[in-house]
Amino acid sequence: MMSMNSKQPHFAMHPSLPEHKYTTLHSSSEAIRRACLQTPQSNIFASLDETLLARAEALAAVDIAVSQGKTHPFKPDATYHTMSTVPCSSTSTVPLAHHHHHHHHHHHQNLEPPDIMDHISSPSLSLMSSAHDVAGGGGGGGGGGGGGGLISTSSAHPHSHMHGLGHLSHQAMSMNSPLTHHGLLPGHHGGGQGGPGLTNNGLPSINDSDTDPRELEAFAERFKQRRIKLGVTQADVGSALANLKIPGVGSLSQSTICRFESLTLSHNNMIALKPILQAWLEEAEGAQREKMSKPDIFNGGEKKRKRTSIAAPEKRSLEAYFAVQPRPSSEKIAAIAEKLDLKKNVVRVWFCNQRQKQKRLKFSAAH
DNA sequence: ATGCATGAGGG
DNA sequence: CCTCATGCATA
Repeated sequence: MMSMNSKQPHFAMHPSLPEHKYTTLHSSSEAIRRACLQTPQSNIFASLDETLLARAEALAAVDIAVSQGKTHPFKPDATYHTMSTVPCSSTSTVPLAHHHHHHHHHHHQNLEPPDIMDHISSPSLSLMSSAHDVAGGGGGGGGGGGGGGLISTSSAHPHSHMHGLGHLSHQAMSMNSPLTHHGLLPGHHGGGQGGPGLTNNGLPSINDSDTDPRELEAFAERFKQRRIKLGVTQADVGSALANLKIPGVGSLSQSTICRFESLTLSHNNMIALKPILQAWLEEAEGAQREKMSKPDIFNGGEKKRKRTSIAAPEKRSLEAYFAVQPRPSSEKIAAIAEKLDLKKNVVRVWFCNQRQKQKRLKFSAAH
């Protein structure tokens, strides 16, 4: 519905800042947030996007040359997308029946001023702060390592996602739900939270303490520690979640567990997953005390999806473009794609993923 | 631990 | 198309 975010000082010429959601708190962190952001804008003269594209690439090239003196003869486009054309089994018509009143409140998506890129000239590129993605939070190499190595995955289906809780989170997402208001509550929290956040009714009570970034962080760390203590890998946890038989909750991947532990998920996602993982933890510890029950891990694996790999030079250019325009229009995406000799979809997805990443980093930076 | 990808839900 | 939550494949 309506967002309560009133903060967020944006500059006049800012294209579009998808500010919403976490309006939780902090008014003092604005400065920090701003500082962590790249600084697009500035000059608004110049000419065409061609200029921008060229400059961004030139800059990237120079950057590479200076740092490594390494230049590429041709395009190292190491993409082997074998799946895009042949999605294999199309039987995956996931007949999902989502039931969630999802109320989005976001405003603009394709706010594409005639040409923002076009108006930007060299200077703006100079101050391009190229965001480095050093998300790698999880120091938990230990547990993670194990998990990553042997993925005793239980999800077998090729294409059909078994979005267990997939959309439960969607609900909690969109921000201001009457129940899920910001954390930073008085009372108790932090290191030792008491209950699993369950009321006497057994209903997950999403209260203040559950949304507190610091509480989440603390929980994530405790979770990892205890998980390792149990000798369970991230992948194991993921598949074990299905055994909890929690309505709407199925299994999760090693990736997600890893991201939870390393806090590399969106705030709302963390909040949604916490109660579930907490429930698993308690059950697992209880079960270990007595007997190790039945490990059900069967699998039937097929489907080999190939991952496109964007080479460093191209990635640098993309970052350069992103710095000036995080949300390029379809046309610009096409132009960029052609310039870099990448598929348009690859470029589009890259920007989407980049936005998600930026958002996370921005949030964590503010807390 | 992470990069690129899919898909639901919403416009 | 976008945003988000997630996942497969990989470095």
